[in-house]
Amino acid sequence: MITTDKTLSREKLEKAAFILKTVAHPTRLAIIDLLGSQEKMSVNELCRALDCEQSLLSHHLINMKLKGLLNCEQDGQNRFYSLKERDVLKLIDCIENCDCRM
Amino acid sequence: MITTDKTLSREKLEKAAFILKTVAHPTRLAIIDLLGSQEKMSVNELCRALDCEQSLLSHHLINMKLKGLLNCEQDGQNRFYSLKERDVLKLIDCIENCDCRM
DNA sequence: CAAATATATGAACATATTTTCATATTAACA
DNA sequence: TGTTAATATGAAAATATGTTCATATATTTG
Repeated sequence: MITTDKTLSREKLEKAAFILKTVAHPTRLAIIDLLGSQEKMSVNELCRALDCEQSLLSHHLINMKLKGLLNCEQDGQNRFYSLKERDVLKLIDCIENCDCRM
Repeated sequence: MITTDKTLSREKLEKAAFILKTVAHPTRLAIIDLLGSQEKMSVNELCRALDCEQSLLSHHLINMKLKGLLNCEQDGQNRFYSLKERDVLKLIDCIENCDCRM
């Protein structure tokens, strides 16, 4: 589809919203934040760090992986999740510096 | 609250998620995108540009205003909405350039 | 192999968000 | 003042998301 002006196509907007939606959750943001400074972490490590119930965390992780945000690599009984694109970290900076009120 | 490491506080994460959630919708993203290149637009103009039902758009706009994303200024029977913080535009760039799949 | 540990799965439930529709409000103008 | 145009409001309905819980699967280790 060809956009005739400088405005984004509906398709792009939908894709962007889709990704943003995946990121827009405190726990998921925390996961991204942690993996920004830790390279890779097992579910258990994340569990402790985030004080989040195992199954719930698992749901989040799988969801994020599905949406292309995370990578997962198995090592024995552990699974290590990592950021697939460190670019998402910029989103956090972006928000941090943008002072919309609450 | 003092964060002892380089990780974001739960509070900050919650605030960030809150803002991201507001942005994470195709129509709302489109509004931001439009207002990025147009300074201010009336509800009607937005309606046409987005091909969005008046009342639905109104709900979105008021929501975005409430969350501190938009400004609104009245002129006669029109209300002109504008970005309160052009910084949110960076979010869109951010996403545009981050190629998570899907 | 049995037990323990790590993680995933799926269904049920709870909650939140989005959309629609009918109607209210406000301003302009004949 | 009555009518029209622009926008807002609120409740109901539709849909999506998040959470919990019980259980499954897979891996390691004794």
